[in-house]
Amino acid sequence: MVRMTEQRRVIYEILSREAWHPTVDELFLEAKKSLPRISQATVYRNIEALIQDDLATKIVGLNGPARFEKTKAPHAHFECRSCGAIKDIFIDTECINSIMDNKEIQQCATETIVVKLLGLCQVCRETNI
Amino acid sequence: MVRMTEQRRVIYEILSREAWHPTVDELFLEAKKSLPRISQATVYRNIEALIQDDLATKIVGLNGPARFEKTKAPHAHFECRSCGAIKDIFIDTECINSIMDNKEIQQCATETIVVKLLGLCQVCRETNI
DNA sequence: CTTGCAAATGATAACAGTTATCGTTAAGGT
DNA sequence: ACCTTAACGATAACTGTTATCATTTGCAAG
Repeated sequence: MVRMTEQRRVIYEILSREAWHPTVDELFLEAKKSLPRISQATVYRNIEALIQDDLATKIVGLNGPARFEKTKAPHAHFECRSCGAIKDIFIDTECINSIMDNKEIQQCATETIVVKLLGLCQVCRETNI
Repeated sequence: MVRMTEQRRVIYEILSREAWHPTVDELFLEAKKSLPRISQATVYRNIEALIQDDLATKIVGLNGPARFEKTKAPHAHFECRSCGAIKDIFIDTECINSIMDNKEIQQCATETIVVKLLGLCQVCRETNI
């Protein structure tokens, strides 16, 4: 049976911060502030459990470690191809619906749609020139 | 200066097969059939070079190794959340355009849009029940 | 030709991110 | 208070990828 432990509660609370798409390392460092003895393995385990319960979502980028976010209403992600930062983009539900209105997609038993925009974030545009 | 070597030519030829989204391992095993002495490092190097030349595209899944495809007209991918298999989905250009018609996206200097559908492929649906 | 040079290769070590293992801790029920 | 068992912390093992380096290859100038 699954317990809502202090560790999981803390990880979920960190994940719930706005505009925050932390990696496991970032979650770990944040969690240590309130739970100094927490292990990185615990972060991996609990983020996985939160995903199973559909409270968290995994975001994979082209490079680097996975990022995570609190599960929320469907939206898109802008991913910086240089630093990997993620920014939420709220796109019109109409757009999603029009994509899903496709015979091939419906035949495939699609459960989730992921829309990602790739480019250079403003920070990298300003520093990398 | 960059040479179009025999190894790169073979890797690109393998990548060009229809409905084929191989991993580095799969490319390596295929390439060995015509170049028995090829090294896995060469596959990594050449796939990277093909990506730089925009002849190949990297596809990252939720788990497992990256997959690759020959660069072609914009399309979507169906990804099986169980086996990681990729299937090309040809969606209406209208849908892409309607997503890109978004102030936030345009401000972000978006270069590429990736649309992914997640679900269980037919093989996994039939075997994993 | 053959010599010289730069780029690419093959082999393999190193690295990063993640998952598995295992002995210990602690929460919740009886 | 005790018992059971899920979860924990520490760390080893594993997987996918990148870096290193000595060797080979292909082109070009002599």
